Amino acid sequence: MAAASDPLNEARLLASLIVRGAERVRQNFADAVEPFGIPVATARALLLLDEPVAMRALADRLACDQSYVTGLADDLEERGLITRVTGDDRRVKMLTLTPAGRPIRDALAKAVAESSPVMTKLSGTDRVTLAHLLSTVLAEPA
Amino acid sequence: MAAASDPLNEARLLASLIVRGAERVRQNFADAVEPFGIPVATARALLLLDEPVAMRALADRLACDQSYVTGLADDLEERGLITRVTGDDRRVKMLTLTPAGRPIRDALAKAVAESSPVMTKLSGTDRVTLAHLLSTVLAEPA
DNA sequence: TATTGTTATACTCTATAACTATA
DNA sequence: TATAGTTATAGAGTATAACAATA
Repeated sequence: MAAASDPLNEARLLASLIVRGAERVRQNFADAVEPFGIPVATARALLLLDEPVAMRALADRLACDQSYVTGLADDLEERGLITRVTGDDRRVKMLTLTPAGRPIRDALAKAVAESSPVMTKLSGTDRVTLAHLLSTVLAEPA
Repeated sequence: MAAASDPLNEARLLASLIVRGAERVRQNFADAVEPFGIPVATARALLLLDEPVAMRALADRLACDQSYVTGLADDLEERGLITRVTGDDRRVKMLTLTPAGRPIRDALAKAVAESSPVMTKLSGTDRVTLAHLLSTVLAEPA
């Protein structure tokens, strides 16, 4: 096929594969979360709360605005999965799993990981190679 | 590191790399398009018009609703890059590059491909390997 | 009746700005 | 003065629904 001989097509093909790969990862996440009855955005936050995290730090990790985290925390709290624990600095609220939230977070993490196409479709060595190649693509401009 | 020994972490790491790779691809696209002064969504449509394409078919290729294509076509037409050419089936409008649009589309395609991190960071053999691995991840459920 | 494209509207997601309370 | 979190609002991006023309 002409793809590899034509740099424009090769670049487009590979870019498309990466973007479609990400869409597949997102779809897998949504499918794995769905049985839990939790919105995807809320679930993404929940997974990051393996240990207590300040709301500001969570915003950084989610790459979103602080104000958006308020809504996510409200949702998690209403579901009884977390509580807001005031920190040593009394401005800070540490989002902390409740006894009810802990097993749900862990089960969710397991469900997402085990159904991941990356795990089901690739061998261990393939996964190492893929991680290496993607890291190279993501390497600083240099 | 513990990553490879812990399946949950390994899955998360790899999923994260794929998603970040896609973000990088999108950012590269945005950066390459920016000097052309064309919105990203419009540019994405423009690149698909190497040959005349019916609006409905373009919606399929962009994975968006038909109604959204109307706005993209309006933008491209106002910029003088395309015209709507009524097809044999007179309901159909083929979006067709104008003489002014052709060199711009081609220059855009070139700019996007040549600046792609996939091309600048990976060797030819690495690109083949990456394409193969991503295709495997994307393979039908099977 | 079904389909193409258009129009007007609604919805989802997320950010911005202004505010309160701590520091 | 600066920062954590909250609240209310606004905006970007896209879909939904109803419609006209054509098949």
